[in-house]
Amino acid sequence: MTQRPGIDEVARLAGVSKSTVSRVLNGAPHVSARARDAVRRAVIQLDYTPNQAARSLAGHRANAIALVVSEPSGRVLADPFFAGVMRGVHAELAGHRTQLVLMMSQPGDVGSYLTSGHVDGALVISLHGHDPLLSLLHDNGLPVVAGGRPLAGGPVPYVDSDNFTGAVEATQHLISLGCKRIATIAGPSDMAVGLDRLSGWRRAMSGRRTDLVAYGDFTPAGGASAMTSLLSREPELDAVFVAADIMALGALQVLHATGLRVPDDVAVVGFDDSMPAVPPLTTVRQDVERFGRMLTWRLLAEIEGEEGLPPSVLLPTSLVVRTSA
Amino acid sequence: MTQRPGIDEVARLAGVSKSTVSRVLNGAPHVSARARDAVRRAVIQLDYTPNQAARSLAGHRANAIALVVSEPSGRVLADPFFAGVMRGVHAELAGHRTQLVLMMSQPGDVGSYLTSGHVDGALVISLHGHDPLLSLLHDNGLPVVAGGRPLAGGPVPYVDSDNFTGAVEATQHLISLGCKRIATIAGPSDMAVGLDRLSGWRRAMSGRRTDLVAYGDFTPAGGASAMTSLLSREPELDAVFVAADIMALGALQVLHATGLRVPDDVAVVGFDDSMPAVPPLTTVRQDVERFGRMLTWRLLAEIEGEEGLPPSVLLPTSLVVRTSA
DNA sequence: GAAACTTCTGGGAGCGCTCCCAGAATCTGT
DNA sequence: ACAGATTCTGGGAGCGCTCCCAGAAGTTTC
Repeated sequence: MTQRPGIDEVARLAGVSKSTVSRVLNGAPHVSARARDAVRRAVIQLDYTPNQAARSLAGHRANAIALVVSEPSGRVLADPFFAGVMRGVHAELAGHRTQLVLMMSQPGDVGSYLTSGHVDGALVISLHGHDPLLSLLHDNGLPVVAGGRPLAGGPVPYVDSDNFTGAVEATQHLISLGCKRIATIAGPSDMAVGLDRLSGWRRAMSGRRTDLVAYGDFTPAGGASAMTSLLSREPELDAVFVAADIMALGALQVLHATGLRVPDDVAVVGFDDSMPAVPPLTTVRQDVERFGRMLTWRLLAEIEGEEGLPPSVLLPTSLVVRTSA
Repeated sequence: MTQRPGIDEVARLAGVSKSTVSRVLNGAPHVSARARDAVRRAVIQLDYTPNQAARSLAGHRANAIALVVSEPSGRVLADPFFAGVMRGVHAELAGHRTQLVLMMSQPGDVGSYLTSGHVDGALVISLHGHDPLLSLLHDNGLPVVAGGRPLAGGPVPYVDSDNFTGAVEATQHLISLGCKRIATIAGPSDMAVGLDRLSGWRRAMSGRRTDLVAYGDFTPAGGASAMTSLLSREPELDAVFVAADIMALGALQVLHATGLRVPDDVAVVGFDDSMPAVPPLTTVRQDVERFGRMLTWRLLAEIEGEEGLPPSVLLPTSLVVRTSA
């Protein structure tokens, strides 16, 4: 690699001091228009790119945030939800000269890395149960925002979809269709997203039979085995609310293999609007890209030390009616 | 954040010099067992984590590699293929104290960032057409490995699946089933992965009718419209080789909506083994996690300056027969 | 036992920036 | 016109490491 120009070369070419170049680069005030232009020209002429390492070292700022996927299995990576969030994060980061560092956390291993100044803040998603990671980070003063409500509660701000309301609407749709025996395939019970969608179903089902619950793990295979279990318990079920499209795919496979038609024999409603299926799923849409953007915006604001930020944000969902119910 | 200990504190506690601590930290030779143990103890006692920025600055090494997704749309992120690759990358990186920085490239904007020392190497995936990014990076001396054969050729090493052979096998399977009118939904013609799978289909179809080709863009919607187009051109087709499961999903929806049964009326073979579908897809499996690991291993080896590395690697594929064909 | 190695160790000069400080230039108000 | 406020500018001390160099300690050889 050819010798890269440093800030002093830019300064020399522009006829100003290093300090002034630094000010221009960082958009600091108190720079004359003349100096600013000269610096900008010099930067372009030399194709100068500031050295991030030096910047971080001198500026006590990492210019990077971490996206922590708090799940050893890496399951989330395969989830379209995650992909959408990531797209949103990226979109929001554009223009912020902040790098995105991706980390998958094996419990207990990323904490010290994160709290030792390598990143300016962290986005933590897919939190299970009472993972102490959030409080660890928060107690160490690292700005953190959780993607999805942390089950443990605590002072960390979070962004989440309105899972409860979405689930209520989905279930009401099944009821309004005249379905009598409505089951649900719920998400993991150690995640708020799983519990909230289940609560929504329960709420909408009040006064009805609510024992037809099976749990999945947000994978197609999990959805399939939950469906199998439900069918064995109640062969006559005529509807199922599946707490994630990705599980619905597995459920649809089982229904199809069993010879049950969707929606004629069994109506199916999913959640996420993330997967094309046969037949096309009636599902609860959430805008995952917006989710990611909101998450990032919130974290950056926190890092900047802005005041009066909302502690948490709940994003709306909407029912999309297609063929499956 | 409480004041973090520096290397000199470790040195003081261990009763040695900064230099020795540095040697221990970097596994350099010429350190007595006694000194090494003392340093290790001190590190643990102080919960010391080296400052990456200072390391990079002084060591002329970034300790990070970039994963560049060369696609403005962000489409790849939604592809399970990408998720698998990322998991592999991560697995291979474990223990290498190297960070993964994720970048989505708008043509022309990441080159200068990458070549200015912020990362030690780059993994570039989802390259379209004759994107000059690869040669730009390579010419600047940055170690690069491409995920998927670059269409433009060139000296950059790549890792790819054996798309051609996989497509041949998939098509031969359809032929052996007795299908007479075999169509294909191909991937984008500006990507090697699209062309190679199409070539495989053509090869296996030699001596038969090869005009039933429609192109998709590796999205379900693309697969759906390609399927629609094929059906309008040849309503009597009895098989289709779809160059990606994610497109097959769209195709299945169209077939289902048209009232055609799979596999009875139309047999379908996919590629990737990445998606559960109704009916379960017969498809060509590629081990994407291995793909990611190989990619990363190759890049790290390149960065270390190892000799005698294979210029490129082709990973095997295998046909998985399920219900759809 | 001295010479000739080899292994180990500490000192200290940067790496390329940011940011504090003090001084120069320019702008107010009366 | 002149003091006082305000905007601009340059100098230089670090940030926390790595790595080079020279010297101390330990080993081998004849």
